[in-house]
Amino acid sequence: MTTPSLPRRATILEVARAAGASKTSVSRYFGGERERLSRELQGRIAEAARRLGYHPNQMARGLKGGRSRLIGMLVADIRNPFSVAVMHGVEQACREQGLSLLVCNTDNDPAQERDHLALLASYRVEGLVVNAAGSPDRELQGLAEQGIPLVLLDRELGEVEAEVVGLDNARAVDLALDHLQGQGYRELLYVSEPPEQASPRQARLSRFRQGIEARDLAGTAHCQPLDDGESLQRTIADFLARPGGAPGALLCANGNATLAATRALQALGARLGETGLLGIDELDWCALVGPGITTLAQPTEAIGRAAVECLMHRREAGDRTTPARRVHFQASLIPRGSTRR
Amino acid sequence: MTTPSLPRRATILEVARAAGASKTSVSRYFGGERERLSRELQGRIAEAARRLGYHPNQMARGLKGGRSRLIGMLVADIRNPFSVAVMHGVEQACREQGLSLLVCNTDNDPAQERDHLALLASYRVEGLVVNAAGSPDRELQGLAEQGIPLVLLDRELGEVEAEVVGLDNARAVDLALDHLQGQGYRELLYVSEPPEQASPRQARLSRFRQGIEARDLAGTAHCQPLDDGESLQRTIADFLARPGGAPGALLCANGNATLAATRALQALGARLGETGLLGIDELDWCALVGPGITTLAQPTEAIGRAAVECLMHRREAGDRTTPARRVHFQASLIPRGSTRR
DNA sequence: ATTTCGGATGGGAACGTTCCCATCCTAGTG
DNA sequence: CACTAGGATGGGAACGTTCCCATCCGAAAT
Repeated sequence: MTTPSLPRRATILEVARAAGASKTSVSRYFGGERERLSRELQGRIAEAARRLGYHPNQMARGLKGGRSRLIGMLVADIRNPFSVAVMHGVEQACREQGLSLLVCNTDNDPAQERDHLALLASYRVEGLVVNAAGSPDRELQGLAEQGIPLVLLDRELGEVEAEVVGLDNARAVDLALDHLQGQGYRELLYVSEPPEQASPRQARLSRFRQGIEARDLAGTAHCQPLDDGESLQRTIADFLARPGGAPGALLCANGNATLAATRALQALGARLGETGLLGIDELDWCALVGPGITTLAQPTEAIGRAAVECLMHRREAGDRTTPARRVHFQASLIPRGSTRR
Repeated sequence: MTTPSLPRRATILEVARAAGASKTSVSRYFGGERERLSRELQGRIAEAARRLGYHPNQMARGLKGGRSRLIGMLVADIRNPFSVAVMHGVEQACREQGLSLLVCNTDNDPAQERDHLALLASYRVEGLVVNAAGSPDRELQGLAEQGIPLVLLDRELGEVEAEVVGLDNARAVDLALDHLQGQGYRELLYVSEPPEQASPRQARLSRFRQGIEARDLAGTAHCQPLDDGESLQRTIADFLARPGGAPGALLCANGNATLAATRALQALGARLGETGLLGIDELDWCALVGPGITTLAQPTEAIGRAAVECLMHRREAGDRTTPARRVHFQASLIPRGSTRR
């Protein structure tokens, strides 16, 4: 029996001994200062480390140097494909920088947001990408003051010193309205989840209101939770049965809304195109339903990468000198049958 | 100016001093041993901690006690809704246990799998949920030997001492075949990505082959990368044009395959139902396409939770005494129009 | 009154790193 | 040849915890 009962992980000291070197040298070897070591010593250390199966303990590392090599990300809803897509961008950018990503999903629950924020802080993350539903302003404020670089996804936060990365919501809604108008739709129904707080939902909604005004279109907004299709379906039924009969279209504020609206339209037996449908956020299946659903695609990967970029930028550029930046991306329209009459 | 230039985070010692207590007591307070402290002392510590904005440093914690409170998860493809759903289950279970989740996406790249595995190990995760595309057997072996509890999602691994949680693939395929046969389809086309390695794809494919044999059905399998629909579309075109004209159906091995197959069918102008379509994995949009796509739903949340349960179980039950368990879940059929003739 | 016990508290040694300072050596310089 | 510069290496003190041992005290038992 050669297997020890509990093969503790090798430490830097053991490697040092095995290699006939000092722990300092081993530390240098693994800490990216190899070139300071003689070829020969490098060889001995590599050999010993390999033999002992040594991997540096990040916990200890993080403790001493304050470098956790960790980026935290707060995701409001991990099952939202948009969030995941952005997360994918964040993750890739992190990897390129040699960082790891600690992801916390909050299921849109403010209490969890608070908890997870505290948690991420306790791991001494070197940066934080926040996509929150609620308004953990106080907590974020605190973290920002502790010098943790912060990036807010898609969401401005009055007081907090943080970068903001997201879609240019106003232009996106304009794009949508122009397209719908161009296709001859005259009455619009805007479908959104409740736009509480400073979320992009608010920006989109208010631009919608401005937009129909400016374009001389008719429009109403349905802003209710989408949990049960009930309420939405009723609203849409009313919309379909409205008097006058000018061509009408639905504009959905995000992927969830598009999904719910599509379900409702189908349940009501409406024909896509005849009744227009345009969704913000491109999804796998939009091309497959009926004649295809027209969408406004966000550059999700780019948004994610930009977030990490901001983080790094801020960390290097001496924390608090530069004012917070705002990076806005443009959506692109993917026209399909659902807005062709 | 009251703001210090760099407000370092408070340490346990500072809290102790401020509260007129010892660091041991503060440690106890935050380490879940509050009841050992007198009411009065608890109050003082709480007050001091609040005032100083103290949060325990998990890095230091993890270092001393070996308790990182971290669970690692390796995800083969984070943009796959199935993986995300499982992840959501894992995440919830973790939270209930007071654990955090360190997620690594590998984009199906074996090299990244290796890297990320090493990374997770270096954070001294207390457990590992692995959903890998490749075969990082050696690495996993190593981790298992170091006593890190391991759960493999959906994937058996010969030598490694690890729990396995996943779908009962054989029964799932049986269920699918029974349904298709019952609906009168006689010739089947199985659509899958290449079933390399020990993935569930293999189990499903081989059961498919056994199954058509046993049921006296005709069937072929298309196992190619789905990147470009090209090849799949050709295969499907041939399938639709096959001589004899017995009713035929497609069986898709997973969500990606279902998506690709649906695209191809639509491009070819096939009518769903007339040509059957059944997909493993339930997706948001399956009810919306054409007459609805019949699917086999996996209990994703349950799978995720079970994974964490196994982890905890193993950690408590003195690591290596009990043999690895295998937990298999049953899929449930959701019949829709795509398998109604 | 003495002993014993147990609950509340505190001191200090780890944990595995990094990093500031040596120290040692070799080669270049005057 | 004495002196120095600088590259290679190593020793040891942090980093912020946890946890093993005290220590201290009042109450119960003798």
